[in-house]
Amino acid sequence: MKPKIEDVARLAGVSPTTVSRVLNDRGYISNQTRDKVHDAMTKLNYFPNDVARSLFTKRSNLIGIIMPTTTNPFFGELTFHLENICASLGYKVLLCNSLNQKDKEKKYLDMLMRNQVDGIIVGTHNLGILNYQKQNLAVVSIDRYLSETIPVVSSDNYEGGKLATELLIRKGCKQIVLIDGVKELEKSYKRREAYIDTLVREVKVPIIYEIPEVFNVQKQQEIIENIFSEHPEADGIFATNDIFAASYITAAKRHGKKIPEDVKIVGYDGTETVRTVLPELTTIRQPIELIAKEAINILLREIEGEFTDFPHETKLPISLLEGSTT
Amino acid sequence: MKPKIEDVARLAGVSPTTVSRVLNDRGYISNQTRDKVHDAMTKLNYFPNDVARSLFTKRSNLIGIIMPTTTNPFFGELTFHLENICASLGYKVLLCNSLNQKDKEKKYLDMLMRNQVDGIIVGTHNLGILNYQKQNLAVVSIDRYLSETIPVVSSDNYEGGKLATELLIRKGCKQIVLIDGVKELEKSYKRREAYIDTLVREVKVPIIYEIPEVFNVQKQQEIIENIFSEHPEADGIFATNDIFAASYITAAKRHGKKIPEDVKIVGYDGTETVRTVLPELTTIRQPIELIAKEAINILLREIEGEFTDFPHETKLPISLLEGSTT
DNA sequence: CTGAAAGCGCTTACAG
DNA sequence: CTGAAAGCGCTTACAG
Repeated sequence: MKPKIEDVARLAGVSPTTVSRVLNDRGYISNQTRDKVHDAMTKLNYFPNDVARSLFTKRSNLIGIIMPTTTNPFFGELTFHLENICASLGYKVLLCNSLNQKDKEKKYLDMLMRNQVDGIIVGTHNLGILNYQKQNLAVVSIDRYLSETIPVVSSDNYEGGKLATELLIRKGCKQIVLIDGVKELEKSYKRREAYIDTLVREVKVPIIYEIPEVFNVQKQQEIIENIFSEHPEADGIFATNDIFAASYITAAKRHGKKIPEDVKIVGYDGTETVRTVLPELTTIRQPIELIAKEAINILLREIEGEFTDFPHETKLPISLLEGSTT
Repeated sequence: MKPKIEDVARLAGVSPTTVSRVLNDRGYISNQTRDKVHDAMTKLNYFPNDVARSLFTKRSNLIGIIMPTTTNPFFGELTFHLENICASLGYKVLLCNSLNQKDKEKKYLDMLMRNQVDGIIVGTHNLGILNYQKQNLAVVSIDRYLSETIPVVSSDNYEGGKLATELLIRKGCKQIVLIDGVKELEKSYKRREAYIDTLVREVKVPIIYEIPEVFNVQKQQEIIENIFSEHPEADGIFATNDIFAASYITAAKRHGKKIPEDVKIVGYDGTETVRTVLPELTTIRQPIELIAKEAINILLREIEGEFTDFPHETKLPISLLEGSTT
């Protein structure tokens, strides 16, 4: 059996109270007692039971992270940073990959609540979460508008979309196509909005392809394929994530299009993986680590009960990485 | 305040015992009572506190997953599958990104023990874990030999290394270089062993470059750069992961080498991300989802106390994906 | 500086 | 079919 505080107390010849105090470095304890207790703990190979502790303190130090899937390099990298920062602050991470499926999100949310998480960071367009707002649960959203009261942290999507579109125009593209996710997701919307605004200002016509099931590779390829038959004249592509951009590049090569001579391409995200695997891709780089830091920063302030002065939107600066696809 | 069982009991006019029985569907309860309890639960928006439950049952239904980093597409994808399977079986995942750093691994391990995880899946060369074996904690390792008693699940690394090397030989490469991690990691070793065996059989000389800090991109690039000055004659590259392969490709292009004419390249892993972003890369594909399934399968058997008949090594079949880099 | 007692929110024998 | 009591392993007022 695992040793418990009582076992340590007995071996050290003190009360459980005293052991607990040593453990938490709380109140006055004589050095002699402290040493006795420490000795007993090492002898028994004791480590405290955080479940019991949480039950009493009502603080789990657990953060729930709900992402579509860590398979996607953006979310994989974001999850890494979130977890890493949490760990450095003494928080533990319960990971949830919802694949953006509503039923899964609901189940995960229930699970997180039952496990008494102190807060949740959401990277999905999870609306079920609104039902839990009344429990005044601390929540921060990455890149998605969920409600008036849930803070959103994101890259400056409008600026990113503007930069990407302007670059393509500057490079002489006449017909610029947007490859985007579906419109309901707020993040896509701002990038798209900037694309449309910028094109319209130049008296150009927006052409938008929507990829509904972001994590269905085949579907994605089918839709991209349509661009070549429906808009063979397209000479500029702004993809709202690098995976879309890469898929387009593959298809373009198959169609004998030269990059960047025949068609120029800009992606979005600029993850470490894509920068290593496809360094030639011009892309808008998100400050992923910074996004993670800000999100946790705000979440912790919510947890500490400062439901006051944090901003509803936090837009972090993006940067343009120019490769050879433009 | 969050409602508790007692609140539900009071509202339903029954005892806490009865509510607990309804909750767990345990023992006999009249339908009428069950309905009353359910009504009260919805009225109060009650959900059970798993922390309290765990304390009593001594089952947390928590699985700890220790990976180097989900930033890496292989581990990001593996983590996704592991978590997904866990969720479908009612287990929750505590995520740890250790970056292969010993001090972090030790801290994570402590944390997992304190949180009473039912089992741990390790994707790092975490040796500190051996100290916990006495606690007879359920552990499964992915790809790394940790001890005689810890089951290892991996792709068939030797076969993969053999396939890769043989392909390069068959394609006419005279001087084949291996880009590998450091030798201590068992996984690398088998792939390397196969590379060496296969070359020696053909009376060729192995040339091995070791990349010590796998997650330090710059260091990685420096070492790869050396290949061009030290072995300009190299016309075949077997990289033990796709990221190394991609880094080499980038460098080769910079050096004006044509692929596959001047140099042929085979990677390892074949993650979804790399297959999408760099589909031209020839690689050995690991059955990542299968690895996840097997690992959890074995872990659950350990947890259920069947410390009997599971194999120490489980090697899952790899497959060769031929792109245009060979 | 140290200890006895109560309680965190559950579940499970044990009675009835 | 239902309830009172004890206990999971901890922590924290409250005494002393």
